[in-house]
Amino acid sequence: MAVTIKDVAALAGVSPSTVSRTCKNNSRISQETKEKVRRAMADLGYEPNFQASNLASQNSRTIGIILPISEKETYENAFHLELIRGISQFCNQKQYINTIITGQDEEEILQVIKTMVRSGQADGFILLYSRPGDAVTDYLYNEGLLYVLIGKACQYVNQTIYIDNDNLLAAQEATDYLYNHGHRRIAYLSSDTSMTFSADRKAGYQLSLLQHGLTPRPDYCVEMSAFSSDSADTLMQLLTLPDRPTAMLVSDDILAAAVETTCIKTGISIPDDLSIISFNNSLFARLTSPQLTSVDVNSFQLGIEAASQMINHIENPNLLATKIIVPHYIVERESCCEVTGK
Amino acid sequence: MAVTIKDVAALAGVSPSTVSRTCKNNSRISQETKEKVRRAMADLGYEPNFQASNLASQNSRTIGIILPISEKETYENAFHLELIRGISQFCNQKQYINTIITGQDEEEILQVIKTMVRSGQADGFILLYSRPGDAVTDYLYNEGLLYVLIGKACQYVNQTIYIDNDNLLAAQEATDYLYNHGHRRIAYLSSDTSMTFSADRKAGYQLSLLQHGLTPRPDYCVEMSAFSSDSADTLMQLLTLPDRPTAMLVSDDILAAAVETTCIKTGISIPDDLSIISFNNSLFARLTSPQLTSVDVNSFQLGIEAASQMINHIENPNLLATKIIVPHYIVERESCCEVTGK
DNA sequence: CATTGTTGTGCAACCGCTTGCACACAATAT
DNA sequence: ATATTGTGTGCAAGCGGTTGCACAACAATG
Repeated sequence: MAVTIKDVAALAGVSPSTVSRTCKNNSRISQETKEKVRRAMADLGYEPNFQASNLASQNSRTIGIILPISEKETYENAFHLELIRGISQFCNQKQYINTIITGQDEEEILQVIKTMVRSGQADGFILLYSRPGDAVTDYLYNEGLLYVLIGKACQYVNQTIYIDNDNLLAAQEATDYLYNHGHRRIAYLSSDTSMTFSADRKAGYQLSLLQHGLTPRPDYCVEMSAFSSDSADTLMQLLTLPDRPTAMLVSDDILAAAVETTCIKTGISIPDDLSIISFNNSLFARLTSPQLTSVDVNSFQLGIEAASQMINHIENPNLLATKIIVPHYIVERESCCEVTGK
Repeated sequence: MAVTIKDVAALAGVSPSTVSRTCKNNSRISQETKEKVRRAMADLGYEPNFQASNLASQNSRTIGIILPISEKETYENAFHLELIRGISQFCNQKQYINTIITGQDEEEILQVIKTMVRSGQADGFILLYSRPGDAVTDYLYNEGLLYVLIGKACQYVNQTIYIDNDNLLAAQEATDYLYNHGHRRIAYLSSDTSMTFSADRKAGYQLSLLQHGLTPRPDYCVEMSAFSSDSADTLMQLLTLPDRPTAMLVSDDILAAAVETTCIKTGISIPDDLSIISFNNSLFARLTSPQLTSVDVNSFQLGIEAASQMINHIENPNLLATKIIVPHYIVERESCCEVTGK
């Protein structure tokens, strides 16, 4: 059916091994032979069989992409989709395959991964998250498997490859931004502090405050879901304090959108009563009103880099664990203003 | 390194072929032998090598997932992510691999697909969209390749497998819903009528109007991007007509969110001045204010069904092209009210 | 002119699993 | 007793590549 290496060899008048070596651009094949072979390959539209090539060379050219477990809604975070697109784009170019791994709970995901590993289905895994104490990460590490994290590693830091933004700096800059707009009572709101990025952003936030001679207040750091019904209460509690914050750094556009919704309902005006700056610069930042000033973290690029690192390490097993930092930038919109009145 | 079929065979005291047949639950192997073999497999933690098995049986157990080309922003549509999650979930269970295919333009995607086909990298493809005149669909069809569409087929209808909602009915019901709230001047807004689902929704909308004795007005059917700058103008033009619509069916939550933003900016109150009902019941439906009444299309389920059909057809090549309709339901929120005033 | 080296190509043995076919053995029929 | 049918298992030839090694051809060296 399909054209095989033998067909090419026959047409070019050489042996299959020569064709194989030509594909790999082996230096021991003469230039003229290579050209002859390449012509034959082109004529026949030859493409090496993926399975056969993988079997013979004992790899899979496949990368597993592991989605985080989270509340149902967070799955809808298009941030992940952008990561996936970045990874896929790169994989497509490099003739790698990628496969999404998802499940209801850690156990289910772990099962899938174990099976994949045992059956040689994947050469490595990209985790679209980083979280301390994550069973999946532990497993991969302990088995000595290749994996890269999107988000800063929080354990085995020096032995793990990861791609991240400088979340600390980003949060610091964002907080500075609010400070420079005159805000002094700045809160930090996050949806899931168990995630490393969120902890980093919190640290950056605190650092910025300290550098400006402000004392971080514990009651200004709030964790809440964008979806649970008592989030609104938690939020209102914060916003009705006698010395309520005038600005707030929010760990994610989605959460920020939820905050906006609550504020609008309760007559708190944004940005007049409350300035908001959030992260990801997703569609939410543009399609809520007021539009959100947001830190763009270049999610597509994060995906590309992750795939690039992964493939690089698959093909060069002895590389050291590198860390890649992808730049961020603040996109100014309508949700921040100079502090008013008080 | 890894445990192979020979190891199992040795431990169980049988030949490799017996092990292989046991895995496939071949009826010619006796029950007792099977149990002996299974015990050995369990003891060793054996898992058949994916590449080897695929090579020998001439398949790939891999499904390509093709993302639509669209304006950059639409990539962020979490609807796709839900589809992907559904597909992955099912693939993970069935020990299939899935790989995302994406690219800047049709040509790039087509290249990737062609390479994948020639190298035997995929057994079939799931397209996360359906659009008339799509080059990718044409290619797949003409080459006689296996593919399933998410969205109603618009060509080769009887030969193609597709998973869809009853978009016509859904739109009809949604329009009925507005009609029953007293609305008579109802508009239809869509982001991309080239997509089949959008055309269907438009048809359902028109049908509903007709059934209620209303004449669909061309100037009430508007196509606009959620992001382009002149969309706002287009929208305002519609909303400032002397006989402006009092309600509107919108093809997507994202677009509806954009409409809300514009309305809020221009002092049009939702739902008092304008009722909105949209599609997808995404996070946008919940996190904009007012929250959107939206038609939930069960995107995760769409993905599951697509994968299920795909695998079914891979394993049973002579099956007829089936069509699966996934149910929808309206989620009532705040963006609709009884018609007021005039 | 034999010896050593270099360069380019082919042979054949894998990689780990699948499967058509042969065959051994037991059960039934003639 | 022999032929016939099943039933259960193993042999070995694939699947389509990769790669260590042998070797042929030719150049360079002594």
